[in-house]
Amino acid sequence: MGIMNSFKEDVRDAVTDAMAKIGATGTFDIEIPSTDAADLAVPCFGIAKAMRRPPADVAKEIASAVHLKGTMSSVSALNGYLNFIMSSDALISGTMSEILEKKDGYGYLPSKNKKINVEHTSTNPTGPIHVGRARNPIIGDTLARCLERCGYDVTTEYYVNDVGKQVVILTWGINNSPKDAAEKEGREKNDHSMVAFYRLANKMMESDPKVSEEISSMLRRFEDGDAEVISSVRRTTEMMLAGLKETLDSIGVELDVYTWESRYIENGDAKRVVEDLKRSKYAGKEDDGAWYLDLEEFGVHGNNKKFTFTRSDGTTLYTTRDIAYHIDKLSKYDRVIGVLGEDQKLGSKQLLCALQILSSEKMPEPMFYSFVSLPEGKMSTRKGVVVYLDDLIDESVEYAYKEIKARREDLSEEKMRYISKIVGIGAIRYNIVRIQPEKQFVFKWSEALNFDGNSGPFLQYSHARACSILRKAGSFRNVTDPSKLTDEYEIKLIKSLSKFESVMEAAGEGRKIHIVPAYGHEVASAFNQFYVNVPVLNSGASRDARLTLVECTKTVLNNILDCLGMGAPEEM
RNA sequence: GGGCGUGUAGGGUAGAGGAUUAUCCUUUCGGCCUUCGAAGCCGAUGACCCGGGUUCGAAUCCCGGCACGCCCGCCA
Repeated sequence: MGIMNSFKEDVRDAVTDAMAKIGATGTFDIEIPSTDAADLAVPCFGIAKAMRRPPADVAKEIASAVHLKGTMSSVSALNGYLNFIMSSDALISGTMSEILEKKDGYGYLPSKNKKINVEHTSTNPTGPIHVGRARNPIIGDTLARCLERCGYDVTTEYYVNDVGKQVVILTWGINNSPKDAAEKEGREKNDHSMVAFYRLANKMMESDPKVSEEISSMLRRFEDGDAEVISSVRRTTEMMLAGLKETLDSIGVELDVYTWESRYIENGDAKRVVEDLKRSKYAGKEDDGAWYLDLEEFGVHGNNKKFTFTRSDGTTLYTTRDIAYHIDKLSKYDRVIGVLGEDQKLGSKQLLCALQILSSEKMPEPMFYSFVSLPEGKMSTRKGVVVYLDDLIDESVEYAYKEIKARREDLSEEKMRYISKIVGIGAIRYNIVRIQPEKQFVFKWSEALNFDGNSGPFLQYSHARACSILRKAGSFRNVTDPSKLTDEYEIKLIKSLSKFESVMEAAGEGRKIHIVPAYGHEVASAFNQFYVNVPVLNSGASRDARLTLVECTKTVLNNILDCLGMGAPEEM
């Protein structure tokens, strides 16, 4: 257990004992206060209410009854709060020895022996990933990394929509348009070169009824299980996916499992879902044969309450297959999380209702994000109002290269290219996770390429500075003696380092991953302040202890960057 | 029309009942490279959408507005 958790437990025990001693009733929370007056605080307002006495008096009385123990150094009552200060021995020695001992593993919670599935990205394989949806892989991957540190056995998954009109149109376009008919996109990658055929096919379908009929017939053959059409569609989807994977790979996102939607048609799961749903009391049938669920009782009203799950000809719909997909996932994992665009909210609600009707004992946990838009409005590939993720990556890496080249003449070209990739991609990932997923996000180049202040490169820079000191120091003894680390900047830094575990827990369990970059900024900022105010290499008797603190900071920054899927270069 | 979400300094953002002072970044203005990397540090200016209510106490909860985003297909 982390030192902060030990401290928290000591506080909980001490307050519980003190309350028993004075006959106080009620419950209390322990919080990290916003002021510097304490390391942990217990607001006494709830207790005061239960006892019908003024909070300030209650706090004073409890404070005087508290028996200090273990990690605690002092307690005081102020404005109705109990303020606990951690003993410097526990804080300094405890935190630093834990970091030195666990290294990369610092901040990992014990294994929960639970399997959790995080589905993310799952974009339609009909074109390149654009910035509008770029939050999905970055949020999903970061959440997965946080959950791993929370002790879960995490599997990430991409649900490939290889069924339906979109992929059939794409396939028709690839197979039927002359190779040079489509306008060049300027990029050789599959997803970019193929999207031109997708656009072309869409255009031809609109203007030429013959094309439209051909595509419709292809779609019918696909749904009838025509092996040739199915394998043709599968081929195009796979080619497209290869391009998407390349993009994901370049931002450090790798998924464990790719599940194909067509699988649930082939194995009959979707049909079974239809049969089960038909038997439910919520099921109804239209005159022409289409089936639906009436979700009025589930709090879904108006036009939305009718949830259609078969076509009039009895074939399944995307949503039907989605139910089968989720039943399958829920059978394999203890928890199932899906990172979804906000346009999926209603669909997700309907999915949950359907699962409830089928008496599923577990439920998927959706996590929604708002789309990224451009200053000129919503992104649209068709209108050309779009920024592709691949282009953003190139720009950001190129910008990082210029920045490095401007300040480091000593590095080789190869090394500069290597570092600029890490820095450029780090800037993108950081810039996206730093904002609460449900907030609207307007993409601006000036913010995406901001390498100062609250940015990814800021953390990487601090890490590189720490590495630089350690490089110059050579070998030294690890010292965690509190009497050697008494400067206010040292204490502030150590306090920040000690919070890592609780931040991981809040980020993973509470699914609030945006607190991770904020925490990283706090640590980096505390380190930079320490750096300019406290000499390390020429500090005589404090040298070893300070170097040890630098080493601990480097480890924590490295772990935070890892959680964010960002690289931690030793120099930049 | 209905549903869900979001409104915090010039721009962005944290806080989701409590501590005479609402976090952090950016912009603007001013300072710091003659010791470990200035992608840094220090200082100044500047904000809780509007109106009611609940509470000892509201940026936070409730009601009513307003603005923005997304959805309301036998599409995926």
